[in-house]
This record gives sequence, structure tokens and C-alpha cells, in this order.
Amino acid sequence: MFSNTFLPNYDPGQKVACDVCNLTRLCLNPDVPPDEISQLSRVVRRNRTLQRGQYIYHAGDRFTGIFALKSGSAKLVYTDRLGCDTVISVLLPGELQGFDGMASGQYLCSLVTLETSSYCELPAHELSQVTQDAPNLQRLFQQKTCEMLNGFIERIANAQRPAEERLANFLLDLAQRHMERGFSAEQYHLSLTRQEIGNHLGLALETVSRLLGKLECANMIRVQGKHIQLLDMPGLGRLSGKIPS
Amino acid sequence: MFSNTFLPNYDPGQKVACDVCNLTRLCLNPDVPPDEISQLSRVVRRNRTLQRGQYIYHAGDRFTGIFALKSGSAKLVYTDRLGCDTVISVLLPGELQGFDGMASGQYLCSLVTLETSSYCELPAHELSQVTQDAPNLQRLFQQKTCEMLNGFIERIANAQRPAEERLANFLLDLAQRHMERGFSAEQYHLSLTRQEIGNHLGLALETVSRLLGKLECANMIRVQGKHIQLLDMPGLGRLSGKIPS
DNA sequence: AAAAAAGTTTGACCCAGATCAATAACCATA
DNA sequence: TATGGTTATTGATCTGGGTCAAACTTTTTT
Repeated sequence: MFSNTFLPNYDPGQKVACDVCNLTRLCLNPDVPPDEISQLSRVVRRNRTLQRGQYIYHAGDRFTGIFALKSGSAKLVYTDRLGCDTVISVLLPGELQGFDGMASGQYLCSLVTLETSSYCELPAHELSQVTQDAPNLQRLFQQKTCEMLNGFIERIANAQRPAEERLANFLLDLAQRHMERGFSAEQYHLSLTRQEIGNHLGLALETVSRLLGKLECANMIRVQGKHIQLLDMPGLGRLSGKIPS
Repeated sequence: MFSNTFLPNYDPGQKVACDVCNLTRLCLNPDVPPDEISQLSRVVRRNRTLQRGQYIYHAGDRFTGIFALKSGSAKLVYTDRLGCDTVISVLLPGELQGFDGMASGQYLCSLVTLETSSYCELPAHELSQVTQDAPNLQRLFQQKTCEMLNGFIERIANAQRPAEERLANFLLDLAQRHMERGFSAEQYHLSLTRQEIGNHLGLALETVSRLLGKLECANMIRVQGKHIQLLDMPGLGRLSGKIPS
């Protein structure tokens, strides 16, 4: 079984300041100098913990701030006027979210934990002050939103491709991000259900199940419920269309 | 035939400063004070004109700045590693683009004119200076990128819906945006080909043609080549799933 | 540990929209 | 006003992935 801890000796319950948090290099970036980090640290609300399925924020809530996931995972879900949900993205530790509330002053989506998770918050009313005094932090946020924009562009283009390609892509993307967090890229715990994966990729849950089975038959992956093992990364890369063969 | 002029007496060839440009309220927003606008105005490169199919920027080009369309229209196109194009969005006068180059320092997509168009540019090397001295402009850019983020979220969710709904949505979205620009919402010139519409909506061009025909049979629209007339907006709204019935 | 609920797999069948193909309309340019 | 090249329409056919259904497995609750 996987624990939610991020790195060895890391206690998610501990209220560490930003400058000594081992997620700093993921949340922030090398351009943000120590003084701006400590300035940030002063206003960040640390370490709230939620159980699976609980909401970090609801669609429609007044914009209260930007959130940084500390441990666990979460999904960003958009609900349209007909009540139909779409899993827009999956959040891993060290990733920021909440920008969907910044434009209009209320969140467009809901951010829902996929397992027991903890997070920090940079409150909205501190945001404008901090970014005015800390130009590198300001730039960081602009950078992060542009990165997200690019991520969505690739996601939109990907949606046109066949089911198998999208799934391979999804598995490799998670592997990559797990690795960046010091976890194993070769095997990991899928915190989403087949239903949620399907929703995220625009597929029926049955199709996800079948495709996972197919990849397993082809000896490219090993599936045991939510535990995934990638046996043939190059092969998956070829399938995903990202790595030209 | 439609002209490219935006408002009566507007000459797109004229090199007007930002503060007297009648696109100001679209490019910028009411929060940006006059002194910041004139500061912006000083560094903006104005009014380059291109013919249909020419590139404002190419994917892979070094990030040179943010662009504002003055007249005409353009498409943002992402090309994946297999050379497969996707029309990510359509740009109308007063809209900004180029944020896809800000994260990595080179553009992820290409911005291609759909007809004879003119545009302004805010050069990258001026960007950091301007936004440091002009906090409202800085906030504006952050705001615009977050709005785009939200637009993409809705687009991703929409991609799951049936073809007819997506098309109705697309037609109404253009109508809305034409109206915001002082053009008629009821009828407008589609600057995209059926191929491009299909690509944008994830459909084959034949499907676009058939669906337009179907909507025309249902007396909801009138189609004559690229000229579109919306006869039954409420009906289209119902079809689009955006307006609950 | 049993029961209930939630999630997963597998099979049979179906359909929205793709693909293929042929024709027709709309241009540009000469 | 021909003429060659895009762009659009329409019909026939096909298929990837959806839907429905039933059994099975895992997790949660009692």
C-alpha cells in the first residue's frame, strides 16, 4: 500500500514554513528568492486535511484563494448547466489550483480530494498584497497560469486522438509527474476510479476497463485494481504518439 | 460582403494610440487607469497587416510578445508531434493572444490569420518593465490568462457533448462575440472553412456541412456559403444546452 | 463475519459520426 | 469567360466506442 507521504521523513501533518517545506521546488520555482518565500510563508494557511471525496472548494464559491496540495491527490471538476460533470485535471502534491476562481471572483469548478489529502492556502485578500511586494512571486503565478494554459491546449488536441492513445498518454503523464515528486514512475496507485478516468478521457468506464485489459495482454502494463505497473514505457510512448517511433 | 472595419468611421490602417483606439475597452478593461494606458501605448508596435493564411507567429518561434488583433480574425493552431493540427481557438478584434509562448519562452501554437487582418504587438522585452510599473496592467494580464483558462475548461467539458450541441454552441459563441464588438449577432461572416470548423469542434467537415444543412431545414439558421444568419436564437440556445428549456 | 454498497470486468449489440466517393459550387487568375 | 483549384454538398457504407446487462470483486458498514 502507498502512503501519502511525499519524501522520506516527511510528515504531512507538520506545519512547516514554505522555506523549509520540501515541496517548495514544486510549488514555487528557483527564481523566487528567499525573502519572497518567507513573505509568502507569513500569510499561507497551512495543512488542512480532508478525507476522500471532500471538497477543497465548490463551484460557485466566492474566490477565497489559491491552494497548494501537500499530500494525496485531487480532481478539478467542472459541472455544466445540465449537471453533467467533467474531470478537468488531476492534482498531485506540490501543484497549485484555484485559478479558475480568479477571473470572476468565484470558482468555476470544484476541487475534490481523491484520497486523504492535505493542502495549504494562500488567501485571496493577501494575494494582491503579496504579489505587489514580491515581483518574482507575481511572475511565478503568471508563469503557472500560462503553463496550465499550455497543458489545456495539449489536452484539447489530445481529445481528438483514439481512445488507446489517450489512455497511454494519461498513464505516462501520471508516471512522469509521480517521478518528479520522487515516487516511482514504473508503478503507482491510481487514485481515480475507472469511471473517473473515463470521464477525464472522454470514454465510458467499460472502455477504460477493456483498454487496460488490452494493454495488460500486450504485456505493456500490469493492473491489479488501482495499482498500476508500467512494464513497457517505450511501447506506451509509441502508443501515446508522443514519442515518435 | 463584410468589411474588416470594426466600428463606423474606424480605419484599421490608422496608427492610433491605445488611449484613443476604440478597441481599448476590449483589449484592456475599466480598471486600467489612463496613465497606465499611455505607458502601454508608448511601447506597443502598431498595425501590421497580413493577408489570409499568413502567420502572426509560428509554433516554436522565440516568444516575442503578446498580440492584440485589431481587425479581421485569426486561428490559434496547435500541431502535435505527428503533424496533426488542431484549431484551438478563434480570435476576433480586441482579443489578446500569445500567452502560449510565455511559459517556456517559445510559442506552443501558431497564430494564423483567417482573412486580411491587422494587429498590434506588445514586445516581450517591454512586457516585464511595463507590468512592473503598471500594477493594473499586470493584473489585467493575469485576469486575461485566467479567463482563457476558464474558456478552455468549458471547451474541454463541451467536447464530450454531441456534435449538434457543439455546433450550436460554436455559432452562438461567435454571435455573442460579434455583438460585443458592435457587429450583428443575427448574421455574420464565418471566416473559417467547414474543414476548420470541423477541426475546431472535433468533427469531420462532412458532418459540419450536414449539421448546418439540418439546422437550416429546421429553420434555425440560414446558410449561404460563409454567410450565416441565426433565425432562432432561443432554439439554438436550447440545442446548445447552455440555456435550459 | 455477514451484508450491503461500490467498483470492475466481460459479452452482446447498437449508433453517432467517420470515411470513402462522386458531384457541384465557388473562387481566383489569366 | 474559360479554367484549374480549392471548398462544399450529398449519398452509401463502415466502425470505434457507447450502451445495456449480468456476473464478479473489493471495500465499507454493521
